[in-house]
Amino acid sequence: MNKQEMRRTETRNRIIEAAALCFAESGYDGTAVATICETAGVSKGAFYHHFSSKQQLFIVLIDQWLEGLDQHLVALGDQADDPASQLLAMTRVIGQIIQLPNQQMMIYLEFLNRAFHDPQVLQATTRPFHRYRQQIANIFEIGVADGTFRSLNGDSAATIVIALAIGLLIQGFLDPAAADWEQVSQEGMEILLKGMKDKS
Amino acid sequence: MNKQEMRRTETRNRIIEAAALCFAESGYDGTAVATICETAGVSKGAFYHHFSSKQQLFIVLIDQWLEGLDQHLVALGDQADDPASQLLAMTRVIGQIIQLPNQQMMIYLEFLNRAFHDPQVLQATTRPFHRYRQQIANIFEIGVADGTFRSLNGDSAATIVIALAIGLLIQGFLDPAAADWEQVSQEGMEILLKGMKDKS
DNA sequence: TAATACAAACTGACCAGTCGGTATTTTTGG
DNA sequence: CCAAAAATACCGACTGGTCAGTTTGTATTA
Repeated sequence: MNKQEMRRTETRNRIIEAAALCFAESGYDGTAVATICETAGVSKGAFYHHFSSKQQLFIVLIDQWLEGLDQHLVALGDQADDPASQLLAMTRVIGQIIQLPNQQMMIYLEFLNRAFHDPQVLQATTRPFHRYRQQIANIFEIGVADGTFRSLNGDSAATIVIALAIGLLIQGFLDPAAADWEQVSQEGMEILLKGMKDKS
Repeated sequence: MNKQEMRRTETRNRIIEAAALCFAESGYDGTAVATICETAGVSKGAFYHHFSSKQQLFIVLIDQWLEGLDQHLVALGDQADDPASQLLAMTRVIGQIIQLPNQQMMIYLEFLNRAFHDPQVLQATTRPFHRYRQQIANIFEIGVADGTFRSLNGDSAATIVIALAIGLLIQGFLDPAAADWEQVSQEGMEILLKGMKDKS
């Protein structure tokens, strides 16, 4: 990596980091490209040298964020091996995320909202989303096979678990003080698992 | 109601309806006041005669929407009286809402997103939200008292049920064709109820 | 010398909200 | 009952400002 490439990647990263900050704080529409540039300590020329548009930068951000989440989940999956523990471990992460005044999560909500109005963002957001669901569905299918869970459709079960997670995230952001979110998410997951176990 | 009042309310309603349409289609930021006026067949002067700002109109819309939901839920609560049936009835509504290509729901997602960036909208959105949660919490407490459910905290249980609903709504909008949402939401609620019943 | 990385002034489009004016309805006082 | 005054409902051109993206120029590196 020569001098030029080093400078290049450094500037690029500075812009990306600044953008993450700004979008998390003010949302996509509320953030001006000029503001991102100021935050990054860079000119507009630099911005459009590295990214073709505001939207493209946003999508780069989505990809990056989702890749990070991906690695996090894979790491979690490797730690425990019985299905129920895996799911509970994932849930613990959700609870922690809500608790922290985490700018990371704010960004994801921004992704979601943009997705509803912008087909390209929708694609970028949903593609990996399906992968996660598939992953969770697999955990359930293993659980059904080994008798941990009663017979149920893996996809449906995964969808329901994810729904719980998303719903808790959103409520947690609407009102961070309304509950002990780590505990509520743990409790919710336990209830779900109990409801999925064999026989009543 | 004299002539003037009639004209007044008619124009006002035309603006509100047009706004609901525009916001649902293009989002808050994506909708120009001028566009709302054109859609309503009304001038900008009329708009600012009836509403002090774009934001205020938005909040009026929220209030109206939430009042409608309120009545809907109350009506449901009156139909059945055992706790489990009440909750299942509510869930059925969620499933139906996702199914319809419903512009109404799009608006609610817009409310949510704005709430994250605008304190006034946050207030308008969360106040009635707490009421619903309280209502659902009551259902749970009745269920705990009469032995339908095992001992659990009504607030937590309500939060978890709402989380499921919100999460399903969002997934449903991200990908309407990914599942039979009415069935999945029904299934999810049944699993939750099963997990909350007395003993396993 | 050529290409790359960046600076910053600039452009054109858009947009929330204002303002001076008009049309219609209601009120008032003779 | 009716004219004049007052109030209300509405019109649409206009303003001040913002912002995404462009362009022209410069410094550094290959």
